[in-house]
Amino acid sequence: MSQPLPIRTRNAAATRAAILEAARNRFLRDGYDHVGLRAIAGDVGVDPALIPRYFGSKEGLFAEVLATTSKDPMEVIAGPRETFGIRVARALLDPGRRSPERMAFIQLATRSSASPTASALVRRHIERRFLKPFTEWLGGRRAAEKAWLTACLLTGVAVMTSIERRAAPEDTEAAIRTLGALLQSVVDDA
Amino acid sequence: MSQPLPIRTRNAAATRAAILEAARNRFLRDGYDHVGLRAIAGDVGVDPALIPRYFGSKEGLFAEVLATTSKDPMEVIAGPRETFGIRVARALLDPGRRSPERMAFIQLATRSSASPTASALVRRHIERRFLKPFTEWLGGRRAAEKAWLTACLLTGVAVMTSIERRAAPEDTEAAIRTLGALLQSVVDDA
DNA sequence: GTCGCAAGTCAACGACTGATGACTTATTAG
DNA sequence: CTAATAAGTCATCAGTCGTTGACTTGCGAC
Repeated sequence: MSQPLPIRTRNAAATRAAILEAARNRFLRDGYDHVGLRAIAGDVGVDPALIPRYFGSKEGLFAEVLATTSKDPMEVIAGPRETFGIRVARALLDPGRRSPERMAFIQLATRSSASPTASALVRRHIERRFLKPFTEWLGGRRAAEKAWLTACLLTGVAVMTSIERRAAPEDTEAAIRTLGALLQSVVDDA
Repeated sequence: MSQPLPIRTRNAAATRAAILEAARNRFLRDGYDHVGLRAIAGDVGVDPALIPRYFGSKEGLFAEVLATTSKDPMEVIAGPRETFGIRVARALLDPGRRSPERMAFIQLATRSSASPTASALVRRHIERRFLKPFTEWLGGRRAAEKAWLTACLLTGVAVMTSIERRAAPEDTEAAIRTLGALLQSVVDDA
């Protein structure tokens, strides 16, 4: 799951950061409910009891993961409005360009939305870090509606790609273009 | 959760059906992981041990729920192709018309997609009962791609409406029209 | 060098889950 | 009326989970 677990010199800040990172990877892949504190601690090579200590609770850990995974959605969105669709579609589907960071909060959100404790955090997060800034970026009337529809598309793609084995139906590049066109049509008109 | 729990005369087929129905409601609302056999049994007024007996396991119960919730997606889809978008959008978002049965498998799928054991069943189900017949109904080339995009939209809407409190951003009727137009554009062209 | 405090470990608790096998009860056939 | 069989109950197991408090270990200041 990680490097040969180098000998850790005692350093609270560093281990805290390592736990946060390991938790992010686990939560991204398996969702809130199916990640145990023991698994995260195992990845870091540390005792599970440290996690409630450092983050208050599992929920607190998830909240911090969510917060630190969240600064980027607008980095992908912001840019020339004419290429919005293709940019976002590529960030979502392109296996080469799909880095763990960008648009990752979408995966995080969809994978954990079923959990009652996590979904409250996820809802607040989507509202504040995606719907609101994206609505402002869009501007004009019906901007909120467009933002909501876009969120539906993004989460839907995230769910489908996580349910199915493959990322896109057959030809990834074609799927990117089609999804991009659809996203663009949402933003452009109605 | 149910009627005043009428005195049950011993009848294996009837209790089996009652368990299946109660399980469907629970799974729809809370997803696979967050439904306990004890809760389902409690709804029916029956001992939890009956469930592994009648359905083999919790997974077996979920599989049967999935199978018996699945006959209907094409009932909504099938119809004049020109009104496809608005029909499906209304089935998804209209609080009045949204009966528990139609399009319910989408809710079931999205709510349980995070669970490793459930997601395998969900994947098979979506493929066989939605993507395949819908692709055939669409016809023409790129039909599979259109079907996939439609599935993304539907699951996305399901996730967003389950994450957020309200069903649609503000004006439900307007959201139905917008979503309907978007769905229609997917089906019509590219 | 040693003392103090922070960093990390350990064992364990209480709650919950799905599942099992032995038990009891009701229904129905003879 | 009674016996046989199906229907349902009960206590309980083994496992996992997040969390806790007491313990030990190591680093840095004096």
